Amino acid sequence: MLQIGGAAKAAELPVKTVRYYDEIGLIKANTQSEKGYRLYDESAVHKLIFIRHARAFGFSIEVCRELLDCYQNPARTSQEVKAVTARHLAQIREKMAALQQLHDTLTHLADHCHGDERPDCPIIDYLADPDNDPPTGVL
Amino acid sequence: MLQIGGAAKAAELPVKTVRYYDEIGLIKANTQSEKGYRLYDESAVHKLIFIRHARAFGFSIEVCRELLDCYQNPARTSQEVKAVTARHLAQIREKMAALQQLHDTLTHLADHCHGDERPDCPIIDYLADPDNDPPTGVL
DNA sequence: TTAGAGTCTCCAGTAACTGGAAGGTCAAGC
DNA sequence: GCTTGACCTTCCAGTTACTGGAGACTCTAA
Repeated sequence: MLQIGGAAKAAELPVKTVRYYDEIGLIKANTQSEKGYRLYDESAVHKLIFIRHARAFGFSIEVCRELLDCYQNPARTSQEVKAVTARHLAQIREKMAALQQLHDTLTHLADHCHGDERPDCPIIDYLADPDNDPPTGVL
Repeated sequence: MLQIGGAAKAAELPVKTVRYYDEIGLIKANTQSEKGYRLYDESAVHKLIFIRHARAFGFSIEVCRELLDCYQNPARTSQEVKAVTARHLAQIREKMAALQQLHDTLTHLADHCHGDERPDCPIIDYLADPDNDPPTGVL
């Protein structure tokens, strides 16, 4: 059994994060030592790693809960996992498209900005013009 | 002079947001009516629109402050604006690259997932494998 | 006079942590 | 036996940019 520091190290996560995951019930410590220390066994460490990976892919904590369920439940179907992933992929694609829009518009504007001592600037002009309607959906 | 509702409507922003911008000192109301109502003139409305546009491009509030300075200061140089924009563009490109990585890896995994009743799933397997190191930098 | 719409301030919540304070625990070294 | 340092604990606050709601005031129109 590892204390939180050992588990965090093994999972390559900050101690604070591991404690946070325990707090929100995502990955509970197996037991408490008699002095109230959190203790983690190997399978808990594996779960921590699993979550670190899932988070790195941008899955939200709530979705991570679902994925963890799938991971732990031997009766899970690959269908569910694929569906979750597909939804996430769709969001990623949306975000990428929005960023691309932003990028293109902004690049276009920046290309036409002299970038010198003079004050006139197409970027500012664009932002100031009430008639413009910049690309949406960045968040 | 418009009350906050009128200004918000003219700038196409929620009233709450306009009040928030006043609170944080981004765009102060011109005056208060004797009853304590915020009052906005046309130039304040223009600033609100300016900020709405800048925010739509993903500029943070703090960067918006700088851009607003540039907008209001006739002695500004286009250099500064271009620099701010270039930094932002770099961040956008970074994020796009990270998302692309994510997308590709996840797509690859999803393609190899049967998505049927069986439990085995390369996505779960990937997430569970401690040796994997998923793409970084989503946030 | 009363209903409705608009405004005010203040407080809490969002997502997923992160930082810090104040304090308990443990092993090693003197 | 005592201290030092590295652990661990809980609790509270801050991050970003709002958003929602409560409770109270103001104004206009019927």
